[in-house]
Amino acid sequence: MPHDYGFNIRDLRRVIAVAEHRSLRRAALALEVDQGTLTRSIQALEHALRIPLFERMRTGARLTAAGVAFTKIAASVLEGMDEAMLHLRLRHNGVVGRLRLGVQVSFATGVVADLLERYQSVCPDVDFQIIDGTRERLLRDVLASRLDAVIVIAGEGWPGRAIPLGRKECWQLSRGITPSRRGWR
Amino acid sequence: MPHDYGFNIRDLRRVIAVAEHRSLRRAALALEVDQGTLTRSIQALEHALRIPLFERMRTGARLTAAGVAFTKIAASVLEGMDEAMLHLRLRHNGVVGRLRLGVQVSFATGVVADLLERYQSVCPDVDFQIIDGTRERLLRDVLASRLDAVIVIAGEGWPGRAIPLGRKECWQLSRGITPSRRGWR
DNA sequence: TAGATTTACGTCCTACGTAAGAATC
DNA sequence: GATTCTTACGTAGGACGTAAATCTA
Repeated sequence: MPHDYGFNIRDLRRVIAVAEHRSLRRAALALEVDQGTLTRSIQALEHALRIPLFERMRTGARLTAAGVAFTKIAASVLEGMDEAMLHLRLRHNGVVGRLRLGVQVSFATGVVADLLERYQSVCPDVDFQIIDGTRERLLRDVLASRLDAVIVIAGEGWPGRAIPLGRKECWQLSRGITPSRRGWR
Repeated sequence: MPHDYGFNIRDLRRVIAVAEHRSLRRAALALEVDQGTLTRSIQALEHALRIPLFERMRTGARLTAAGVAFTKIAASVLEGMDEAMLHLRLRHNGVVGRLRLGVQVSFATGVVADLLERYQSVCPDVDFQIIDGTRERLLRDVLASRLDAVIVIAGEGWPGRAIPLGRKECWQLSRGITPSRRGWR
């Protein structure tokens, strides 16, 4: 269990920026930090690693062999992290996954249709399948887990898991009922 | 190209420690930091992510669903980083890889033998193959890249790439001529 | 001199430990 | 009251920007 490496995510991005721009000055410009700050960051990193990463030249800075290796490491770490973080956030917000939604035919126009369209545009990463049908058919399908949720005219039964479709509750639908939440698959 | 996430490597290790110990207190003990420090770290991270990672209980702390996901991310990032960093350092020190070394038979004992044995014990991660043979045979093989280096009696030719075998140069052999350096494969 | 990196220095912000506070059984 | 997490507070060290210094064609 190795301890801390003495550098942080920011340093990784800075190394990559310098490598890409082949210049501390241009990288500093791109990163919107002072050139001296960047110099110190890179120096501190090289010192922490005890490995020189860049060869300083009159025309700029070029990666050493070790620098190339480290840059690859940094890039792969950052790439994995970026993707994972994005996915984490999306999942937490419930905007990725699959949502099979049954809609009673009589709702296929008007407010509900607008809402569904809006949801799709807000959450493009949700595989959003709308199935229309009769009330009974939809209720049967959602019971059998062939649908994740349905929008139907209210009736008897389903006291706890049904939500009345007022304006406020519509919003709750699009934020609370998501493919990744407990009870919905 | 996302910006900084507002946390660093240390934070990842701390989250994992808390998750493993299921307690801020025990994790702080294991990490040898103050409990308050750990609290602040985790809080800051949760705030940066805008996602709660732990559910605080009287008996300790337990991962939330999002916390489980994040912990997996953190573990995989750290694991990849640890391995890569180890490999980077080994490579930079020239102690991993393959070194095919030809040794003239008349050197197969004495100082050279001791040196080779020492090198092997210092760099156990080098796949170190010693091939003995006549001077001409070895020179032919190293020319044809079947060997990475040879130790032979000096003669004509090879002015730039040959190193006299004084005591100092012997050390240069074990530190400078490595499988990963330019010109040697 | 032009174009590049490095260093000096003062400031500010962050992270830390100590220690006290709150919540829950 | 014991155990656990949280918050206040003062300090020390790190990171930053400005600006001057250095180096090389």
